Amino acid sequence: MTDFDSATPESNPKDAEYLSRLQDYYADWKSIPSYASLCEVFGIASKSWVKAILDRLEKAGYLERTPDGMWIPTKQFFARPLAESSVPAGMPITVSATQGEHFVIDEMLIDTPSKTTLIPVKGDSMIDAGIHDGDVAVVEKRMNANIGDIVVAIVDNEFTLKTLDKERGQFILRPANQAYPVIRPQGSLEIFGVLTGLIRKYRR
Amino acid sequence: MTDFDSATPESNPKDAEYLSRLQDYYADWKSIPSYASLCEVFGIASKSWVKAILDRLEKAGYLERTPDGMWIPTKQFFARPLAESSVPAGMPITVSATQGEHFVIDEMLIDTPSKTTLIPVKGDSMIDAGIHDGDVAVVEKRMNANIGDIVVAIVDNEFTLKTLDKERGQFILRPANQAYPVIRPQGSLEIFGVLTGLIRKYRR
DNA sequence: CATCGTAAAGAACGAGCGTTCTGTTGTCAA
DNA sequence: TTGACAACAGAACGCTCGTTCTTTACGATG
Repeated sequence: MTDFDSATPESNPKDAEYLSRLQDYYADWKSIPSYASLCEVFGIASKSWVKAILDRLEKAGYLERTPDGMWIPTKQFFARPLAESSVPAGMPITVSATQGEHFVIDEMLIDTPSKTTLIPVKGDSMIDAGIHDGDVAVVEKRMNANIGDIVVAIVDNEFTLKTLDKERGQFILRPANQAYPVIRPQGSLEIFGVLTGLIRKYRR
Repeated sequence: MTDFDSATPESNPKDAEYLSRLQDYYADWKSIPSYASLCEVFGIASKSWVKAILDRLEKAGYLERTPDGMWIPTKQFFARPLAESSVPAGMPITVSATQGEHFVIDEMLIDTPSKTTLIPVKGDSMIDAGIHDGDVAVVEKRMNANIGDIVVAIVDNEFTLKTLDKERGQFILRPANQAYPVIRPQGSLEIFGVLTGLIRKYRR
């Protein structure tokens, strides 16, 4: 009667659990399976109740349906909680650390997908800038850069990640490691792109 | 009879066209629809032929099937080679760009979304490990860790990002900065999670 | 002109799917 | 004790899906 659906999205702990199960499943399989399969995923025996759950997640903005009726995730589905208090902070922390704003990592790091590439970092010539061997550089392809930018330049037919600087009117490429020499290219300097982000994955 | 399927994946221009149509569709809808819908996507009238195409794309490594028989994309489905012209000789970099907008990076850094939190890093106590002030730590919440892991621990009601180590049978938290002291917690050590990734965004 | 292979169309079918409806259980308030 | 409601379980049904099989169109080959 009172046509308010009181089903709360994340205030409801059960639905939060179902959502996280679905998120983990999707991370594995990149698809949302049938209601029958979701029964196993959720630990539930009733298809109709699974549908009720997904309907609520849709209302809460975590799922959508295609014109064909297929369930698909939304941006909110992929968003990760951002802990409120930074690692070490001066404030005492309440356990509700996961109660903050959400965001999607890709959107944070990539403004223009068509111009952005990921390049694995090789070597430790930029280690003093906190860029390690094995890190992945997020690079926005363009030909101009500003002094102080970390750029991907092409020197002697090789990619090089260095800080762009100027010395006596000449552009130079400065490594962040005293063991490496400053590169002073004769003639023109070909810039491939500018470093806009960095990704590191720790082995587990 | 000769049971070799000669169907070539990308050497076949038709299949390449079908693949890119499917990639575009997936970028829009994040799902692979039914054969009937794919008929429209491909501009084809026959379901059986659509199945034949997907079977070939599977054999070529672009698609997989779940145990339930659902089609799902593979990593190769998302991969994109860098333009030949800009690849310098002698350096066989396999650069892959972000073709779809979502979860290329997300997927790389996050295995279990439900247990993963993002925490902004404050301070420079881990700077020798290449973790800077303002970086965002990707943390997988769990209570146990191994020696050598970089962990988020709770010390005196504060989050702390340190390397977990052991000294004379006692767990200690080691900073990566000589200006900071080693933390030797008396009694138990509460671990919030383990660092599994790091994100840095450069101002533009 | 016959044959063959490729690329597709189309029909036929049973299994499984999503949907709806009704039934069951547990909890809590009155 | 009763009633109400939330949280499921289970059945029933029509329709769509994936699969398989047969047929067609057509260019190349010989």
